[in-house]
Amino acid sequence: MAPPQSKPRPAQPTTLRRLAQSLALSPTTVSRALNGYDDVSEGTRRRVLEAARASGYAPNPRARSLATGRAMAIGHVVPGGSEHEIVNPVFADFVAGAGEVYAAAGYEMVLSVMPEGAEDEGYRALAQSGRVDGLILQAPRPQDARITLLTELGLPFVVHGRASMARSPYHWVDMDNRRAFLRATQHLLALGHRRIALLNGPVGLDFSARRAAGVEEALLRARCPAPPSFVCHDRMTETYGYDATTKLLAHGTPPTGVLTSSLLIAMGARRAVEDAGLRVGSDVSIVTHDDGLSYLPNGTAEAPMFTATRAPVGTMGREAAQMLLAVIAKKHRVPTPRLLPATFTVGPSTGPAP
Amino acid sequence: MAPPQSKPRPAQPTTLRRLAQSLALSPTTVSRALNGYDDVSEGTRRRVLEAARASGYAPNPRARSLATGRAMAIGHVVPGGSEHEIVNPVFADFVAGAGEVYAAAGYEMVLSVMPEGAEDEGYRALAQSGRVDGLILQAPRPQDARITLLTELGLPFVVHGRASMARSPYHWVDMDNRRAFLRATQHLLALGHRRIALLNGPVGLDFSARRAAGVEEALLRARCPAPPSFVCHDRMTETYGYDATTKLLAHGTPPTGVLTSSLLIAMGARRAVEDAGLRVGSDVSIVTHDDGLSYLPNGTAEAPMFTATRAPVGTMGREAAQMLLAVIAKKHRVPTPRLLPATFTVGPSTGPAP
DNA sequence: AGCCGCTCCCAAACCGCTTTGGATGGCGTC
DNA sequence: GACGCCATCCAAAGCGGTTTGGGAGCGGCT
Repeated sequence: MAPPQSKPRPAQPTTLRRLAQSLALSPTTVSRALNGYDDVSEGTRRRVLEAARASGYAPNPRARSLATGRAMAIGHVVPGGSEHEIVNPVFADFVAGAGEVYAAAGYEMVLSVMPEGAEDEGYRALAQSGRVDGLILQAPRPQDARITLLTELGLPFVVHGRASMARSPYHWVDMDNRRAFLRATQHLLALGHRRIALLNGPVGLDFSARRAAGVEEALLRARCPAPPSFVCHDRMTETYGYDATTKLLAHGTPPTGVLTSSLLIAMGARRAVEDAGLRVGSDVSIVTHDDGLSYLPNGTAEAPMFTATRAPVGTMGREAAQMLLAVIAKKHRVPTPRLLPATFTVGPSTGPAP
Repeated sequence: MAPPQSKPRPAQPTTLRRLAQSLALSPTTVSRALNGYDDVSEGTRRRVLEAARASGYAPNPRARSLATGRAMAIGHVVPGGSEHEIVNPVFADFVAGAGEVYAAAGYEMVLSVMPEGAEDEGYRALAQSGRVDGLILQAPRPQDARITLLTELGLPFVVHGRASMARSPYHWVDMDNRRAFLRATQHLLALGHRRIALLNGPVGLDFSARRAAGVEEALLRARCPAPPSFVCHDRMTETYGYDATTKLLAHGTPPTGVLTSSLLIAMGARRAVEDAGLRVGSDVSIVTHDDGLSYLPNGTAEAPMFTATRAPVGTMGREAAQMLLAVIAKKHRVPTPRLLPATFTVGPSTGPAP
């Protein structure tokens, strides 16, 4: 027969003081034992650890961080309002990667939905409140006021992407967007394509600009600049890919090569091509960028759907998180940029120009 | 000319005590003034509010919640390990919806990546630490141990979805998966389809089971049960849709109607159909479920891509968050379920059976 | 014996806020 | 003039940890 429950679920959660009392020790000693200080005897430490485990003691992070001054939390700021960046699949994968790193380091991740308009105040309050030890910024605009603001506030932060026009140096992690799209364009050029369109991401974002620059540079080098109507900007949805491609194909001299900024756009483009009675890979070639989203794979490693440049955004999240933790730990004296290359995979979606 | 900055950025953040000192008031009075108690004169309150605004004072949420006992934070638990649920686009949209509600109510949202295997301990520690006031659970399995655990721990929670086999009542928000898929199937049946396949989500999840049940019921009523090979389960990717459909079409008597559990699967299915030289909407009809993801719209409202059942998951997030806040505020004495219907839209992807 | 240095432990202050239980002074009332 | 009652304000005690600055006890050395 089981003995009667000697310890039913504690009505009051175990606190450090209670734990100390039950061990006939002072809170000081228990705290130091748990935190691995070396001025507590091995025997005592064992007793403390054992009792802590048995009672399911978990230190109150709030009290702890009030005492230490460190929040042990990283903030990811989500622009609120109509354009919820969080629903962007890229955002989700990035956050997942970063979250892994935080969890391993004992940090927690708080998502702050920043009300649109009150951004300046919002960031100020966030810094002043001490809610987080650092911030990750995403989707920066070429000149992003947040960078100046945060530098001024002295709150550690790392930017995913770059703000080309920033006046002061800062920490960032980015993919080499320009080079990736330069290379993708050169691939099409090498296949003989001369009319090449770009279905880019939203206008005004830094990465969009860099990708466009890469394409432009390749086309310029090959002396075949694209007409303005061959460059489109929009939120990266399948529908956008479909509509834009349909429109492009209706052009008098339609493009034979299409570059897209995301897999979803590429899927829309493919649908448009096929709906027009053409074949992808022969009539029209498609090269896309692949963010390596786990729920949206580009086929399989052996059999990709699209020819693609690829830089897993989960990796970016991990890199950014690691950098931020290092910055917080004051391991960096000087802003450290990190530019990650994209890989290039040839798939069935590209072929010689017709 | 601008006057010289009278107040440079404070090296020390403004605290309640400092603010009180600068006003020659006690911290008590300042606190009560800021929190709207009525035992402070209107004049004083105005002075306090003014000074707070001017100094950019933001109360330290950690200290506050240590004092009040309320964390003012809601936890969303992300199963860690290999299967990062957070990268699931459905998860992201749900969280975005919930986040709106939290932000409006002054709550923050913390994402806890729960290490796989140590779930029991993890939830216990989360509850004991007082890090959050409540939890949202997603993607429950038919008998989910977490529900029993959390009920026992006394931590308020709301489940997105249901756990059919749960022994005790609990709060949940769910879409009527069974009815939605019943209706979708009836649509195909009414069009004369008799060989109907289901590309479902992962096996073992509650919503997958409910959807399968809906389809099965419709088919049974129509006296044309599907062969076992017509029901597939997997993570909901485009590739899965493609592969599964390709396999189905190679069947001796292939299905003429395909139901899919997500838009991505449907897109894969469409690609497979077209690659097989068939037309969607005439040779093969596709009905999908549409989670209303903002970055993956089902065409437009006027021109949907697919015939679809639809229940925006962002709305679910909002509903769940509201319910949780109500539970925390002890507004509910009895567990309140909330079953949301799905809408049904006919698009070009379905037509009479060939 | 006296002193030093170690090891192990602890009392008390503090982090920044809330909340309880008065204290103070002005005013009306009898 | 004494009393009671408001309207305002505040001192101090937490909340649950960490950290500083010792202090007790003990063995070894001179």
